[in-house]
Amino acid sequence: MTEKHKRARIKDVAELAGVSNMTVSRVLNGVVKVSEEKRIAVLDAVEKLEYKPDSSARRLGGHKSYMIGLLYQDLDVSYVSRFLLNALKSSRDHGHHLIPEEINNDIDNSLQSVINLINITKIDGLILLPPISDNVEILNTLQQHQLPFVRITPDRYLDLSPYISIDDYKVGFTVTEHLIQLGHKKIAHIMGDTEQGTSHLRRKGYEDALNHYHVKVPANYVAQGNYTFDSGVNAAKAILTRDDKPSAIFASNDEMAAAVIVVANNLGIDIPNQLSVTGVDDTQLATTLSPNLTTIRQPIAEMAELAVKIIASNDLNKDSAKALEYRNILDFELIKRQSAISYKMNE
Amino acid sequence: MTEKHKRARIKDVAELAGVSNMTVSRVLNGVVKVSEEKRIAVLDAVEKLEYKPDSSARRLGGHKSYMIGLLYQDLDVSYVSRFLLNALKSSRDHGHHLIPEEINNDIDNSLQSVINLINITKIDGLILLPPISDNVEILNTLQQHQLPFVRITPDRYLDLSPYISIDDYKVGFTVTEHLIQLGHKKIAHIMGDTEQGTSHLRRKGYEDALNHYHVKVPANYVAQGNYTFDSGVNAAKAILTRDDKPSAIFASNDEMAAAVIVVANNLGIDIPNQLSVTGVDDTQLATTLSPNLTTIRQPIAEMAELAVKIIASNDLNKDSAKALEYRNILDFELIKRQSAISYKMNE
DNA sequence: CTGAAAGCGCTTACAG
DNA sequence: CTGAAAGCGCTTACAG
Repeated sequence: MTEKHKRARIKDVAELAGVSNMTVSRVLNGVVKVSEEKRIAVLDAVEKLEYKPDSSARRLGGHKSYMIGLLYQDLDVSYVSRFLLNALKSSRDHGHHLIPEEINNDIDNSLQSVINLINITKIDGLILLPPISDNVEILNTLQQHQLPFVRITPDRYLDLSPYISIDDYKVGFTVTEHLIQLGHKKIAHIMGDTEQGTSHLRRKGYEDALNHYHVKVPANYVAQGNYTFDSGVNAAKAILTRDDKPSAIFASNDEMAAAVIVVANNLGIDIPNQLSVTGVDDTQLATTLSPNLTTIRQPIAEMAELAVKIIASNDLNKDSAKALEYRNILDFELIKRQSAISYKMNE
Repeated sequence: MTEKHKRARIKDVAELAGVSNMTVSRVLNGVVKVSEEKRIAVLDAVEKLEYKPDSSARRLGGHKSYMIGLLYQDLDVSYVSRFLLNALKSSRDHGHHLIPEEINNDIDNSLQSVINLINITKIDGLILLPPISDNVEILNTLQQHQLPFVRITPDRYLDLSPYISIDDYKVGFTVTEHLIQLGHKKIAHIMGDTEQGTSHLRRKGYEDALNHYHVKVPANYVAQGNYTFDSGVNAAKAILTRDDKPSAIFASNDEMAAAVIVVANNLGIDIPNQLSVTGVDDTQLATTLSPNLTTIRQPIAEMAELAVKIIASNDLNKDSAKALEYRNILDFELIKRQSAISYKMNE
């Protein structure tokens, strides 16, 4: 077939399958029952013709909007912009449009824009990025409006809605295990914000890995941070000015790991030769500073794709009981770079 | 009016204005002449009813796609994600959809996706972010397909298309002038990639500001960088190990300014008390590291909005001669933070 | 379970 | 310069 084919229409599919347009529409939307025989004929025709429904026509003809809202807080977090981009792509693949909306400290105003999204734009559903995933005001509003939503790495209220997450306990365990396997014994931890469950899970993973491998660390080897660079500076100073300095530090995110690098530099501690450091998130910082950070990468593309798919599938509307089936714990990846290396005997 | 109004339709506007749907459509699309009298009646009705054409219906009925492509290279540059978000918002306001597409080193593949955007998605036009703005292969392809496009801060071929830019010469001048006004005399410069015109313009601005204020700096007070953090480290080392150390360094972007901070820390040079540093771009780094960077902020929101408006207006198709009227040089802003302060006599 | 008709809200193409 | 009709590609609502 060298001639250029125009995009197939529902009519072309119907003719090829020997059914009416309506039957094609019903098969594709999957709400009403269609005889198995015709179903298969339609699906075959769809595949043969590479048919994709025109989303403008769908929107115009029906009651669904084919729009998905995305609530985020801070775009400058690289996690957010990457999620956004992947969600944009997935939305396009599913014939939907994505509408990003920033939620900021002006909660009344933010709430209003969410309500507008629901009432005026008539979005079909929402995706919530952390820390919005745990924002009580937002969650209440969505429940009142009975709008389907998917939360990304929520900390709390896990029964409230479908969510997509990684296993933060395992993150802590994996990173710590990696350091142990590199030969480190004196492994300190900089913990994240105590308000977030994630912080505690990572810390627990850290502690359990130490126990599992029978590694004993000095008392008070965990410093408190809150995920900001500045908090990392203070935590790093506290740990690195101790007499029993660690040979490795597992920071609960990249910002705080970056702070460790800067503080160590100032103290004349060579990274990675005298001190290994690891972060979590694989942000831009991880590859900007030197040495590049060993860190954890979340499967952002996969998370975005799944979130869009859940909303686009419309299953949440068809059968609200299904909502709770959508609890997804995805795998993460340990990215080994230059900031963490084998322990060297210095004495 | 407490009752809820449904969104106005073209029919409502037509009735209120006492004309046919077609006349409304023509006024709004502005391609065909309509009598002044009716034009005004229509515009009044549009305003009164807050009418906004339904973009799905437009897409379905007509030949335009109301889609705009956005070509970018590296999403992790905060400039890019912010531009993306603002462009997304503006597109929505103009009833268009934005389709971001990454252009990477696999140029054949990237070119193919641009061609698909043109042939399959049938986008109405494109926005090019730097450094794609100067990518010869992309530019050639777009010209061959005769697709309208707007470039953001291009370096070269300024007659090729509409573009939106800031005055990089003035950036260099402004930053340098600021340092001079703070009392600095020994002001060094870390220049960006020599391949980019921007780097030379900023350097020229730096030199002219020095001349203008009769400030004489030591010879070879410009170090070469290429806009990466690592290049900044080398440049900073070269400058800060000289006998005639500067009291201020104007780095051509934030990454290199951040490198100056790190190097200075290592050398025991206190910033800002012993050394002032400035960057350009106002990236996330500018507010992550301490002290926060004095830097230049580009009017990204305004740029994005304008770019979308130019494509959405369709003027470029109506009258290609108009293309060259769209050369926009927008104002930037000097963001004063803690990394650059008044010169203190130390002796 | 299946289909023919009508309609969504615009624009195009045709007339005048 | 202006309008009535037809059509874009779907879905809804009605029938059977």
